Amino acid sequence: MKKFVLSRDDLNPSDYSIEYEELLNEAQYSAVMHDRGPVLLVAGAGTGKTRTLVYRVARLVESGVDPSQILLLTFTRRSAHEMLRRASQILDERCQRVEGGTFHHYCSKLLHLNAESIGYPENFTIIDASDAMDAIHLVRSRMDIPKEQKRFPKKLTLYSIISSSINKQRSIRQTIEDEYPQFISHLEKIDELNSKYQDYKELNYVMDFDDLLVKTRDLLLNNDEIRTQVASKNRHVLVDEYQDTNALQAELTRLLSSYHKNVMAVGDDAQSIYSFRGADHKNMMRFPELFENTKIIKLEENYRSTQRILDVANRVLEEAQEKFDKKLYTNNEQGDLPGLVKAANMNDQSRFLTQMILNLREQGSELSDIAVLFRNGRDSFDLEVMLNKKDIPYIKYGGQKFTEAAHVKDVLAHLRVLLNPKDAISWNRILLLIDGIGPKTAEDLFSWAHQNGNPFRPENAPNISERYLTQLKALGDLFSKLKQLKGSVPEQLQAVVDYYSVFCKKRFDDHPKRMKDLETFVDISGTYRSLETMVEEIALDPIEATAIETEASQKDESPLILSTIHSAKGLEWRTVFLIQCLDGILPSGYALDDEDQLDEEVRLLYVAVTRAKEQLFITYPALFQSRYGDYFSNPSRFIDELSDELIEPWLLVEDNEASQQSQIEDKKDRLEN
DNA sequence: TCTTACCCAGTTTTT
DNA sequence: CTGGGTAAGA
Repeated sequence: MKKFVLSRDDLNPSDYSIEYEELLNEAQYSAVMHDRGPVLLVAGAGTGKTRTLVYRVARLVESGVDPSQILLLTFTRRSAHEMLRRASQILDERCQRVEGGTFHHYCSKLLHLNAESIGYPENFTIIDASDAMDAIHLVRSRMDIPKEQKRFPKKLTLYSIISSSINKQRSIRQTIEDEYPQFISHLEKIDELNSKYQDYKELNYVMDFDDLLVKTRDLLLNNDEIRTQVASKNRHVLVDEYQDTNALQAELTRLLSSYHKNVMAVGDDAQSIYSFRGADHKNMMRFPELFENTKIIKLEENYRSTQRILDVANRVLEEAQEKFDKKLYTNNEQGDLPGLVKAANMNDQSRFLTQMILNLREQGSELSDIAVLFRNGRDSFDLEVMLNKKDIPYIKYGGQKFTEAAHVKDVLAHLRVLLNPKDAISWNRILLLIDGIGPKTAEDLFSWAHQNGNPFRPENAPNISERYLTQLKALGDLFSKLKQLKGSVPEQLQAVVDYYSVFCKKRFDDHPKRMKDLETFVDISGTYRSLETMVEEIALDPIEATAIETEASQKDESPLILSTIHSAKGLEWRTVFLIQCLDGILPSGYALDDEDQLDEEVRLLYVAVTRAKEQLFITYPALFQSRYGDYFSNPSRFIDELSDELIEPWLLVEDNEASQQSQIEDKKDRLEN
């Protein structure tokens, strides 16, 4: 028996209601009981990192720390909620009062509270990446960019350059030199555009995602009083998924914990998969440099997976050029050999999946114990069609979001100008819908609205052409109605949807589906406390596209999970299928000529594999079907060399009778449609 | 001068 | 399926 000397806390260990020592292993226990000062918790996949955080929250609350003085920063809002829910379960409801969310959420909250100090009004609007790109587009069109021989970067590229320079804390020049050398000749213009873009946002009281971090950093850095006030409130700061934080977030972590210096960063450098967002897994190893007297605790025993799954995971990690000094081990059972399934084509792959899933369900598995993972959002389209056909309920994480679809953004824009009349991006969007109004007229109308009184009566503007006068009146009427309906989000939303339906029909061929989406949106909008919270939460935490459909159909069975690997971070399922494991997809074709990026793709595969508890299947089609034609494809270079002892090859064979049957069904389906 | 219709190209991952 | 570019039409 090892002895562990506890430093005295507010509460004597023997007085705790939870038996931490029995419920945790030694390393977990020491993390949970850690008293003061910075800690770096290096936790491999499935080693109980979440469990440790949950118990630490409970332990802190139980020992008398005011829950509102604990800050739990996580990668998604979902995971913060889940952790606090679990902490509440093992202790009590007090844990729900812990301050939790993403860096962006927390920063947003601080900025709203201290808006005055940064020269913003309290009602500033948060714009998402696509709004930001619209703004950049607008700014660019106002500059005169000479039509040189060389192409000027597109708005997407410009946004990436600007965002990357911020998240990696480098100059625009450095960013272009490192990542976009082809645009170095445009450096001056890009610099100018960037500063105009920054001005534009301040002028219109909007902030993009990066501003939330930058402006909070600046607020805390430049304002001693506020920093002391904020940091002294954060008695304990816990940061999850630290391997995916960037330089800016590391600095924020330091500032936020600068008073009490009780900070615990938790992560696994082998699972760092967000470098495209400026994250640097080396951040983790730099933590002890940034925080003096850091205690390092390692969690090494895996409780999640069978040994055979871990064998594959360990082998995968060897593919990386940069070695990790870790090998996952477990005392769990050996388990079944993972399967490597080669399907003839994508359709067969989907058939295999649906049939396996139905089999598992028959054997008593919950659908929600099964996950299908993939590299890109679109890799599941074929499967989704088949799941729909077979009536298997699923929810998909990652890929296109519901609230990012054009029709939803259109509707939201009408509500956003209500909250922030200076939001030029939304005005632009609204006005461009109207027949006869293009970019120029929209801009003129907006600048009129800014200088003169009431932007909500756009028909009063001068020089209005007959072509769109009545339409502008209708818009004005909509705003009056919205103001009357103040306080009821669903009614306001319904009014916009009614107004918008005519535009929807004109703009989209698939308007019936889109209108149905919008009606569902109206239905669920009652869950938001106010228009302000709805608009803000949707920007920071967009609704998943399938969440709305699942809500609509109200299936009583908990759904199957489809997810991009990125969105599957931190989660686990009994059975995991990784589909489309092809060279050019995983690793992505974009990563092939860069060693660092290839390493990240290895880590991505590693994350996917380590999500599985009991069963793992990696599948790929031999024939890749694209719009330009079909061609034979190779399995991912990372799995191609795995030996049969590690992963068992599966062969799909047709049951002739059954295949005839399914052909008949296919025919029936076609006749019915 | 401004709008719109049409065509073509390219499509990672997310707060 | 969407963005961007072009050319014709108002």
